[in-house]
Amino acid sequence: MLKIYNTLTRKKEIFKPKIEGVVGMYVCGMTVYDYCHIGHARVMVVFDTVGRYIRYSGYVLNYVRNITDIDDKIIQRANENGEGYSDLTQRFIDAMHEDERALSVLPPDIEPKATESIADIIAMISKLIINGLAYVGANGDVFYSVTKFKNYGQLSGKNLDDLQSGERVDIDHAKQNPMDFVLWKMAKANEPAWQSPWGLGRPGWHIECSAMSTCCLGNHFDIHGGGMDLQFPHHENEIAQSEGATGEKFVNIWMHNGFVRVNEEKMSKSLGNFFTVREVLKQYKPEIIRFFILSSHYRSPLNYSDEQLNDASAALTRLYTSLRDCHVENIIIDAEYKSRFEDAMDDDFNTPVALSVLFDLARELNKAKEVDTERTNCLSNTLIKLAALLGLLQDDPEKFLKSSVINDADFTDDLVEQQIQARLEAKQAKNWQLADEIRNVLKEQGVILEDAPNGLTSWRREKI
RNA sequence: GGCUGCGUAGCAAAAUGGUUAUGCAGUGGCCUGCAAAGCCAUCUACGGCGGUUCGAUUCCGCCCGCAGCCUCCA
Repeated sequence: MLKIYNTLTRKKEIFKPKIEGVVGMYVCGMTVYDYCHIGHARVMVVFDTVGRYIRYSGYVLNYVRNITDIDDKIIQRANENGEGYSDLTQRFIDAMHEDERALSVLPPDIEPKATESIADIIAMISKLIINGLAYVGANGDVFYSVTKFKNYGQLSGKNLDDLQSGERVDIDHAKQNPMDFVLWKMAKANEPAWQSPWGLGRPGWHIECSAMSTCCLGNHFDIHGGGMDLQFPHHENEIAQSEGATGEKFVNIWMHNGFVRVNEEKMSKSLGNFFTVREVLKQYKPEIIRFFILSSHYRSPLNYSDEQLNDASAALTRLYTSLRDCHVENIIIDAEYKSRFEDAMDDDFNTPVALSVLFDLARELNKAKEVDTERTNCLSNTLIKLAALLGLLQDDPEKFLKSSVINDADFTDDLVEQQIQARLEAKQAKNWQLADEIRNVLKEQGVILEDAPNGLTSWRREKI
């Protein structure tokens, strides 16, 4: 029985989709004016894992993740680069998809773009004006009137009085209330713009998600996710917009993932302390990044450091090592490990516990290897099948263990094999000194040798 | 200031009102020509002070420390 923590109620709730057997999930995706950083990777990996498990649990999932491809920063960046905004966004959309594939993130079912949803956005704004929740301000922009929406603040636990006393934004005199937010923004000269009943302009940031989510999944759907920082004001405003426009409840469960931190501080573009996915991929194999992300619970903070990535690397190596020389053809899955794994995932996607089940499995597998072929097949199959739900261990073990992110053209696999052969000959001649020297030379190149009892030598690459 | 949340062994990270988390690292052993890998054993814990309880790391209160949101941010 799947339980999910709902930010709206601040409790774990038994998951029950609106329509039996069918789940609609919307996740706020990227604003595409730069490369994805590890914080973005966390959103992608976390909700990919959520999606995989929901499907595994027997639901038909409709997973929507949007792309914000028009906003102030995009316009600004495109101007700085002297390129068209759509050229800019297309480049970073392509880059995002590359990063996503590297991290074994399955593509969402629908990936709507703001610029392709303008008609829906305009329709929703018109509805809000008709319903008396929105108005045209003194500067021509259309604003949402937050005081007209009775439950404003329900998601973030804020109330309007507190917000106003702590107000840090410059008063915009076009607004009736400082907390009002923009739905439609009038275009300045040479800005990308669309025709609307209020003139040439572009959508505000929050309205696109309301329009795209209800458009793809209906007025009322099951799960809406995103980073913690979107809780307020973005998701709060989405509720106000969608419920204000449709008159229906918007979302049943709100899921928010915690931040990636660097030195106990949030990783963010504005702080400039971010590492892009492609930078990190130069140092670590993609699956290590995925493992690292899943090694803490999705709502907890995740501290980014080399030490943590190296730990993830060692841990993943242990799992792959246990799968070495296992022939997975058996379709039987061990019921007890399966059930322990499911219990962990059912408990609000507790991936650290789910991973610990995999390690217990690996230990038993290591023990079974030399003694019980049938059990070995069963356990290795179980390990691979359960790990697949986390998007892990789907590579060939030898391939994973022998691979390296550092492309050393001089130190090929063939050369390693040759050296191993030379060492075997030295060993046969009981020339231990030469054998050890060859092993040390290889070690300096990051190649670790392991002599098996049957006289064969296996090897793997380790980060130097 | 308002509102969230967190504080677990050397590091990372979970669960739990009384019994082994797990991974890395350490120590001892088995294995090995020696290693590595693996296996077995083992040492390090629950921020502080009170309260509830037969019993609290786990529930409650206060304090201290940290992070986040309140402004664009995943």
